[in-house]
Amino acid sequence: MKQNYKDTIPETWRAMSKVFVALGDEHRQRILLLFEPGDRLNVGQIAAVSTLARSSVSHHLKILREAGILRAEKIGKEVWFEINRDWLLSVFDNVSNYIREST
Amino acid sequence: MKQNYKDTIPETWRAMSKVFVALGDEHRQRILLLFEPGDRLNVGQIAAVSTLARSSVSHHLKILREAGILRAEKIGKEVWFEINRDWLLSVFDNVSNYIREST
DNA sequence: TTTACATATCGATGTTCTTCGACATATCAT
DNA sequence: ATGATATGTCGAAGAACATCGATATGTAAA
Repeated sequence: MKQNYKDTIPETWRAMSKVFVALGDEHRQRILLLFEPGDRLNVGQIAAVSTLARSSVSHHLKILREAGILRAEKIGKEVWFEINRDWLLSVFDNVSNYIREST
Repeated sequence: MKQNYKDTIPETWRAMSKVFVALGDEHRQRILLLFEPGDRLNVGQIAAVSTLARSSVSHHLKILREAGILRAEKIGKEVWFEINRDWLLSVFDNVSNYIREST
């Protein structure tokens, strides 16, 4: 076994932490699954189909954004979200490779 | 946008939920990163290098096991854990494919 | 500049998760 | 049987998270 329990967690995994936490919540999964290829959705659209209050949706969107899963752009009064698709895929690639090579 | 917020979450994602939750915790990441290729570790070995109490380690191992990330086999007094490596890789593959094709 | 609208933040409350030590169970050796 | 060892489970205490309505901020239209 490795003896690195107290060591720094590999950078690959540190970036993953927030992604894993974000994707572990069912509401946040549902939000992510709303997106079709190329979609940009604003908070109102997402809140409209959600079962949660607007402020709760906002909270979950913040977590998804801070995890890097969504990118947000404010245009006028609205904030448009889109999936950070390629980055998200590369993150899963990295973790797959780490598991393949080091475990 | 899709209109499926209240629908059933795809099976791919339901299986992932527990994996994401399990890997979102730093202690559980550290446990996973202890394993070298082919390693089988018992609870005592893991608890010995951990900063947590034995019962807390047991708790985290249960979560990792129930997520499918670790497999456990009891031999005599000891319980040996190993990474469910191929299954874990296939899970990441599935999610990558889903993101590639449907978002 | 007033009003209306979209979104974010705040503060309170309830819920879930983490952690621990104590105890229970299971297995082996004496 | 008794004692020693490995692990799991329980219950309590505290920490972290989710949720909501109310309020604040920022933007555009009237």
